[in-house]
Amino acid sequence: MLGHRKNKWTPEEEEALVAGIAKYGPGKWSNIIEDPEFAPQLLERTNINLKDKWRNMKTRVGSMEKSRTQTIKSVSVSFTPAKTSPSNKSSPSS
Amino acid sequence: MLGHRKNKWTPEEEEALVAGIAKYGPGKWSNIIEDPEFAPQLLERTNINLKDKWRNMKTRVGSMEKSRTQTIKSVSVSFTPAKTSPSNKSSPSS
DNA sequence: CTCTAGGGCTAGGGTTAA
DNA sequence: TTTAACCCTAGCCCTAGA
Repeated sequence: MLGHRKNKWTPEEEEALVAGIAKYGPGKWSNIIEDPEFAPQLLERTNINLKDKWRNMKTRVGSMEKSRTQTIKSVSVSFTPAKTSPSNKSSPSS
Repeated sequence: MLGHRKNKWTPEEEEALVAGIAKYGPGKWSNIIEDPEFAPQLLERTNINLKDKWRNMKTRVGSMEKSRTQTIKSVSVSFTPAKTSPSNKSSPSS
């Protein structure tokens, strides 16, 4: 029955999310949760959860910065799309 | 900017799509967008877009109809493959 | 190669719970 | 009431198969 309340985000999860965004860029939620570097911290999260959390984090930073119990205050994601990325999915023309 | 991510369908586009399906039958997406009768209204759409939109419209009607701006409520496409007499069976049983 | 069918994904609005 | 967390769905992309 009520095995479904709310699952609050922990600082570890938030950090994993931010680190994932820094690596893949924002919007690559499935990429992040499947990365073995972040997956362990985000086992209980879906790509939708990541998207929603990021939306909340951005809203918070853009409004106020109480920096009281703030774990992460700077959410600036540099995200440098390295050209050395091995992810090449070009299909050879027939 | 990678362009606008979402391009909402207008009532004119939806009508053109439905009319196209009524004429060629569902699944003939390329046929529809190339028809001079519907092309003007579907200039910004691809055959894939038509397919996806039709999928959404079908799902919607089969579940609920609480749309505010309900432009098209009946998406039943009779589609009579006969090249002659357009047998329009508007009779809802009995 | 072209086209369609279907799965997968994200963005944004809406809803719920605290 | 406010709001973090969660849900729903329109629209797009990717790929396999015909």
